[in-house]
Amino acid sequence: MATLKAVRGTRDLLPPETELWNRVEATARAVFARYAFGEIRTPIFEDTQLFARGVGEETDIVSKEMYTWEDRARAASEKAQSLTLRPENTAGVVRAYIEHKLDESGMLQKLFYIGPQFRRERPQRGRYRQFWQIGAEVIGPAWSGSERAIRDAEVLEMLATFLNEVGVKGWRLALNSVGSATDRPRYVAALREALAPVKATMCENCQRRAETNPLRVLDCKEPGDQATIEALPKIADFLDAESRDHFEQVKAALDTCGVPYVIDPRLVRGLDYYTRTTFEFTVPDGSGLGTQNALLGGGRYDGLSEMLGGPKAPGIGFAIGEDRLILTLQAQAAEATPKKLDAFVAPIGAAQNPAALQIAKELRAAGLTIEVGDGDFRLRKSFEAADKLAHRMVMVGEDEVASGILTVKYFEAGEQTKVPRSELAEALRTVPAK
RNA sequence: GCGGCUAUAGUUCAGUGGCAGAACGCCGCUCUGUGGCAGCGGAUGUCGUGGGUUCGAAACCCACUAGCCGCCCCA
Repeated sequence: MATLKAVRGTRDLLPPETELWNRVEATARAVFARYAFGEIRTPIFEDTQLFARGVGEETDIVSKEMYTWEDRARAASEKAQSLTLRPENTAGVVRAYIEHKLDESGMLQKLFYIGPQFRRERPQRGRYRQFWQIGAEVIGPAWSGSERAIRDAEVLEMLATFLNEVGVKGWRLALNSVGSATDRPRYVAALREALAPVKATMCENCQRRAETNPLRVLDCKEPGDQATIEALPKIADFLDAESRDHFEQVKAALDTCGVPYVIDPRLVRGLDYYTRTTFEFTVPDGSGLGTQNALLGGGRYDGLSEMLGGPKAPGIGFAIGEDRLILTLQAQAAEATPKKLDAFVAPIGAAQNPAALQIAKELRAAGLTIEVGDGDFRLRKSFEAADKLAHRMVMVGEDEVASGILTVKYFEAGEQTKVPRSELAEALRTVPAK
């Protein structure tokens, strides 16, 4: 019989790698908490309409990458419904915001999430069909200050702090403003017009993009097209006074807080709901991501709530590609030394197994990480296993059990001492000098 | 979704048509109250899956599956 395997684009995360995942998530929780964010958990699947309206019917995500199925009615009282595994989490958070009338609190909502997302793309390193995002949203009624530039700057400063604390080296923040909901179409129209006479000279991709999605032309990496692209209209010239002012305030706050950034007038993002500030954090080549070098992205979505039938609720958010962050940390880590246990408890003779288990229980209760051997093992085998797993080994033989004085071997120091059982936990906490 | 490269032991890989290999790791013994070293021995396996060519296929051909690289797009 054919063996079953994890389906394409999905994967198992195993120890010791999961330890890194936990560290990343713990760091995110700790940092976000300092900025007064609370956790939200939304469903893994939602009504398909949520993504069609929120993310945008015309985006690649919605038009060809979603896992959608018809959840048929199973009773007369039940209606058939099109459901979709979430391809991103912002739409779900905004849906929950509307559904639970969080705007009526009058307070700014600061929500973060950690969870899997699903897109049916061709898998590649750093790109999976089930992938994890760590994200956050700041959203609220206008009077809560949700559309103020200080919120944008706070989010960006928090991300810089998070990346530094989690240990990402060499990150780069690219920043742009795509303007208000009316600025953007005006710019796209101007772009189309400017492209019409020159597109014939451009690469095949650009000729197609000039028709389907002119903003994407700005992303082109074809060397021969760069001069043409430089000459195209700039989004900055199409911002209304408020958007321009908003962007200036964001930049000023970042300057004051010492968060480095690069203005990238060509940074356009694929989700339809973005307005004003958009950003992306990337890592340098050689960080383990290849061309998938965008670690996280985000932006402001001042009209999203209304698009979903909710009240006016401006907001800004981001999503970190956790899989990519992990790959980056692994590639950048000089050498990941596997973490060792505090001690290995080695019974000598199977008769000592119960006593060894009891000692392990006491030590674990004292907060130590402990593995227990088996008295059937020859002592040599216990030593080998212990040295591989732990810093120290506690020998539990007949003599030790009788006297209550245990023999402890410290592998790094190569020393061996006798320790009364009552002082054992304390002795294992201290690392002897080499 | 498109183009390309790849798939052999737990891992990294060698093997260009004639007995399935190396290193590391693993297991055993020397050695049942003192490890790391050493010596000796052992197992590594559907050569990704299915078909084809051939006296003979891990190798050549086709299809499929999966991973990777690039594109598209995005985190």
